Amino acid sequence: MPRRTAAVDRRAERDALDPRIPLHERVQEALRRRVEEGEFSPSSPLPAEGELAGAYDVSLGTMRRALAGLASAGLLERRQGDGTYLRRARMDGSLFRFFRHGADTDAVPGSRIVDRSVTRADEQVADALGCAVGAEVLHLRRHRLRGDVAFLVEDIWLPLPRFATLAERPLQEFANLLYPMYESECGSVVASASEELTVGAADAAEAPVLGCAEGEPVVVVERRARLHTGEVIEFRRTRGAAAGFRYRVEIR
Amino acid sequence: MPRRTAAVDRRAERDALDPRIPLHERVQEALRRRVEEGEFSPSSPLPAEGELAGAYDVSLGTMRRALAGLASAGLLERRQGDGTYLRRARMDGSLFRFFRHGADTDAVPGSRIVDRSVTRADEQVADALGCAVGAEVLHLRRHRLRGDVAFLVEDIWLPLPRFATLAERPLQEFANLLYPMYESECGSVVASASEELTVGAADAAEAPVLGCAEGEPVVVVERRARLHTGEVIEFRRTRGAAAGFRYRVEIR
DNA sequence: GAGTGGTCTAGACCACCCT
DNA sequence: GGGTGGTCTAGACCACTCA
Repeated sequence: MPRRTAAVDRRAERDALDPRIPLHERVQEALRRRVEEGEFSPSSPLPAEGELAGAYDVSLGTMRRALAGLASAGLLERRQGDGTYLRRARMDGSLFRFFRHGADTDAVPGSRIVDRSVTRADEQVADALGCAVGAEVLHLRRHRLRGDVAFLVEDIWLPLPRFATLAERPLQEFANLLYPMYESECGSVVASASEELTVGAADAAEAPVLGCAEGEPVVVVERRARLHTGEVIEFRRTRGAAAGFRYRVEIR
Repeated sequence: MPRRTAAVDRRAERDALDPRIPLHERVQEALRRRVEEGEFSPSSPLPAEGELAGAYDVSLGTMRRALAGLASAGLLERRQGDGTYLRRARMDGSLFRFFRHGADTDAVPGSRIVDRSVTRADEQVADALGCAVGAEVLHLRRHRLRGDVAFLVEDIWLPLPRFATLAERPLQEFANLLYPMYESECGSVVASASEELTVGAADAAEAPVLGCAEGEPVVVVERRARLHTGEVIEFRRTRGAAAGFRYRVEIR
């Protein structure tokens, strides 16, 4: 006997939202919540658009519009003839692209975690992560490498308990890129980020690592990485010698 | 007698494109070409969607989809109850926002043009503007001011003859923001830009203007501003003392 | 009030992927 | 062949803007 999905009635979820906003947006929001609760996975498709349309009691066109919106927001991925899937993070994206330093290569630098600890958020970290001052956070310090030579020092703060599994995991198992790990280990997909650049001076501790003298100018990049919801889940501060530093941005 | 737009038949433009690509994309491309040829202006609306649908002999839904695509690509702007317009550069937008320097204000700095001349493009300018080395270009040098104090020095190169009117115009008539002038005086709408940041050292000439000592670190921002077509119409190099410099980017 | 874009529906047909 | 998403159409009604 063929498996048959019961025609669940989801009008209630749809109607829980402000009726003044368009129907396709309400449906989109209802679906978004299910996505964010982890109801779907990237490996098996969501119900077909027709079935979803029935469950939410909207026309196919309206459901298609809602799904298209979620797809263009990067939450879903649709494949003709196959199905609609939860989107996995795209490691090729602009989030990783525009760090160029010295040599004219776009290669992702290597990395080495030199410290990991659970600490308490100071004022700046708490402000960035939106948690209380003194809340427990996971702190990582990494060196980014070109070949075997470090040229960037990164401090990364992650809220707990969201990232608790990363506090336990053997350091050797940390990948070069962290965002895919955030997704696979902690179910947290980075959707957007903002960065702020300033120029400071190398302190005595970092100068040898960065290959410059104490007091020489360093570029400081502070990044806040966010979920689709806007919640900040990573605060990262990267420091590198200003000489040879190059940062590129595309503005639209 | 009320003005009536003749129902021009534009099926030919639409059918000039590869019939294997979807109709709404072909229509979009046909419209895009008209936009790029300057047929429309930001101050008067395009024909109504229904009229366009008739001209291209497609359904309203298909035309709506084409227009929505051009709108989300940033080429057009649609206002309910009003009309569809060519999008003007958004002076509020990211193009102008993220220069923060010292004081925590987002106010647009004042400016004073201290030099204007017609010169020949050196290698870097020619490369940026996509013209020949030695081609005539218009060069402007500006000081950007907070209050009455300069804190940024800008060199701007513009291709000729596109910007010929700016070579004649009295300097007093130059506005604080140049992009609206590019649009109104030269019919050139800036649609996108890319910037590249590096750190250098103040030379003897600029140090007094920037309020720092010779050899102190300065931030250098090189910007290429482009039309919708991608053609670069401005190359700009801005220098400012690194101390107190802050540059912010939003990444999606 | 006339005209614009925005929403929503209903249904036909096509292209693609699987087994 | 059966099911998926993609395209396209046709038309009703609503919300907004402007004169």
